[in-house]
Amino acid sequence: MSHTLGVRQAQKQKTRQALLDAALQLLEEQSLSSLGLREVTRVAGVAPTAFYRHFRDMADLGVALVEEALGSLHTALTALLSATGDSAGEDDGEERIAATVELIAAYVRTHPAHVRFIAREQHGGVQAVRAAIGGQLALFAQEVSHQFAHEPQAAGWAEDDLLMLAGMYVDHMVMTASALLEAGAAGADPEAAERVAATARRQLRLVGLGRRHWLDER
Amino acid sequence: MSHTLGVRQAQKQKTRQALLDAALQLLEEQSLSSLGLREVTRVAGVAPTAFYRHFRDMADLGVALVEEALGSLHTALTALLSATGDSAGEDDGEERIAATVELIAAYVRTHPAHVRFIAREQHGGVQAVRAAIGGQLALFAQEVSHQFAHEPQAAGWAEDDLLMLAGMYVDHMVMTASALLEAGAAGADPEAAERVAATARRQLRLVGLGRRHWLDER
DNA sequence: TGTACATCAGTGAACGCGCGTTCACTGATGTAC
DNA sequence: TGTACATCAGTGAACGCGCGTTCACTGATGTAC
Repeated sequence: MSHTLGVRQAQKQKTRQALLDAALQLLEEQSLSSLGLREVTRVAGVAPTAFYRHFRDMADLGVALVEEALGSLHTALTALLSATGDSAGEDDGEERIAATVELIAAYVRTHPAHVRFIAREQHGGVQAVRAAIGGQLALFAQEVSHQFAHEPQAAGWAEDDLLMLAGMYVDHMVMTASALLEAGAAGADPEAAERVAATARRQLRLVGLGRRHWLDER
Repeated sequence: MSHTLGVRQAQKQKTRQALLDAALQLLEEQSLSSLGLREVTRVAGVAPTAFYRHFRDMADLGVALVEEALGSLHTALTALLSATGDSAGEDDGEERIAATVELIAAYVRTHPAHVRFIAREQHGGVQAVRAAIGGQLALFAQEVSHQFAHEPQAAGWAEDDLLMLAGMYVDHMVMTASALLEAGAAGADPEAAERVAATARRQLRLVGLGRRHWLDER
């Protein structure tokens, strides 16, 4: 039989996850820097003091949330890269762009709280969390630029320029996700999300054009 | 003699400004949703209850801060538009791009707290403030697109596409400002700001290329 | 100009409340033999 | 397998503290005559 976690460890993990889930839920309507320890434990259904068995303080929990959120985003990103990298036919074509935006939209639909958390705390009031998010997004940009390096249209590009381009795509992805979230909120009209998606596609088209002509005058 | 404010009104304005300044100062290290009323009045040097003579609550003060911050940003934006719009010679040229980035950098140097506030609260935990920022940035994008409409290279462009392009420039401006702020922080190395500026210039170059070829296949 | 009254920005005491953190504890789970 | 002891995740009482908000107030400024 394969090794399984002891009962005690499994229970601890479960409580830890309950705390993370409670925090993520509460963060839909406030920022991490105003989130209270008792608030979180109340929603998680444990005593306030149980918090300290898992996290030093709220910033510590915030960093754990970054890992959880950007772990799932990393999965989505890998899917996106392999999907667009493998596609036959022209690159930067309409289909590829449409697939990319649809993948982002699907991610926002399945992980709305994670998207909101990242968008909100990327420039939020807790330094450790900002640093964690910034570091992860920089890693994402590196992965994307490495993917680009293997594509024929990257011939002649400086490494720096590829990283800049990758950074634009990552930034654009986060901004689009955040805009889609807002467009899907309670008050918004039903077509708002589609308008955001249409704009995102046109922006990708524009960047793709710039990419194609980057080396023209060099 | 021209009409001046009464002594009483002038004093009131001064206290109000002291509250706004105190809040902006405290917001360098936290988010609006965790900012306390007593904290602000303490730094402003007035009794806690004086707060209510000026603002209903913190969200109300936040909206006032948006107006103050984006008022100054609007001034900078207008300067940028007239500077780039008037320039003879090629558009989207290196000089124009360099001037744009330098203008943003200068704004960040002179208004760091305002930039931080806008970047932080754009996706922050206070709905009314988010809405105020989003509305103002949308207005900025409209102004930029109207400016574009008067330039020869906009011939043949759909109004929608011009607005999309303007939105990209505005978003890029906010992101660059925020990145410059981080690069200028205490811990960063001295060349970080210049690296951010260099990346911003290359990004503008890329978007400019896309812009030039937008109508190629249409 | 001088006087009598109205306005209202800012005060200071008081309130009830939820906060983060400490501490000694309990009892289920894990381990050694 | 059974027993005796160790570990440690979660508990519940207690603490001191700063919070937002209320209220009646004060005294300088504004206004009417």
